[in-house]
Amino acid sequence: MRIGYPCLNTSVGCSPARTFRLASYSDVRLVETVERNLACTDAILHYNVAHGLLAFRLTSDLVPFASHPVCAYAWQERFRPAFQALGAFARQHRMRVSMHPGQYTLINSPREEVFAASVRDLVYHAEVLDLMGLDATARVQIHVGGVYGDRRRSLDRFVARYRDLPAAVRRRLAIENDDRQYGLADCVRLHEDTGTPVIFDTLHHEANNAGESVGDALALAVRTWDTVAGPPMVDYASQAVGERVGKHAAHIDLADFRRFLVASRPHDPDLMLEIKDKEQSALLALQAAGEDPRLVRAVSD
DNA sequence: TCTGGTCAAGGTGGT
DNA sequence: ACCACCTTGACCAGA
Repeated sequence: MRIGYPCLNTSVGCSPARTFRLASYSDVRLVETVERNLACTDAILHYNVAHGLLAFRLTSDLVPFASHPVCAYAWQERFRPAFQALGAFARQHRMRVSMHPGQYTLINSPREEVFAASVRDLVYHAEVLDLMGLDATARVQIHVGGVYGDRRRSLDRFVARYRDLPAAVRRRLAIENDDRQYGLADCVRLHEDTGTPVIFDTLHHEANNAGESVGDALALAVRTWDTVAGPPMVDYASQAVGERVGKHAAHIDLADFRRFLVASRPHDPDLMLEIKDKEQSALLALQAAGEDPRLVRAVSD
């Protein structure tokens, strides 16, 4: 078990997700921004190792507009050494690295142009992890997508589209249950048709489930992972008290987290804490996990 | 230097 | 047909 958090860190004093407006795109602006983003990512990875946080989701904004037609710059070549160094550091410290394209990346859209843009975006995400020299345990997670008025056909379209994805993307894809349309059971069914592993999101499952307990749901998701894809991944979040169902809590609810740790036995997933205050809650979670024998320990230099 | 309106992108659901 | 919302940090024009 590793514990980590997504994308941003509130302590290091920099953002790895600096961007700019499409209207102000230039190659110079791109290079400046990526340089700063990668330097900040380096600072965050060092922070994580120093604090025993060994799971981290890289922000999709590392290379702004990387998959947009406006970007013709060979950022892969320009930043290859920097990506390689980041990846070497992550490997050295046994970090679990992942990425998560946003809500506009939809491989099951019936619209060809949406699918094409989604493929470009997925290729970008896979390229980042490839440049870092990470194996197939570094995953790119997406949701199943839209319903388009016909769940059955949209699930079938997901499978057909999956088969059209470049191998470099298929190798890293993972699907996550969402809070409205496609729950864990749908994801597991898609796993059977595609082989892509399923990331279990605890908060989405609370909002959208087929009656499975957390333990049962986790057992189903765990079976979709193998030694190539790596240990199962779980997105853990707690419900914001008194808010709309599905809204993330601003701080970790330690009592709820401890219940999850118990319910998750005997499985041994890597946990991504999707909580507003980022590494602060992840550190509390690590502390709460205490002497749990499942924890992966940091390797010193 | 501060701030609030705005930002690449798609889909859903209410009107 | 149209529009607010999702979810969010960061940009940036204007004060």
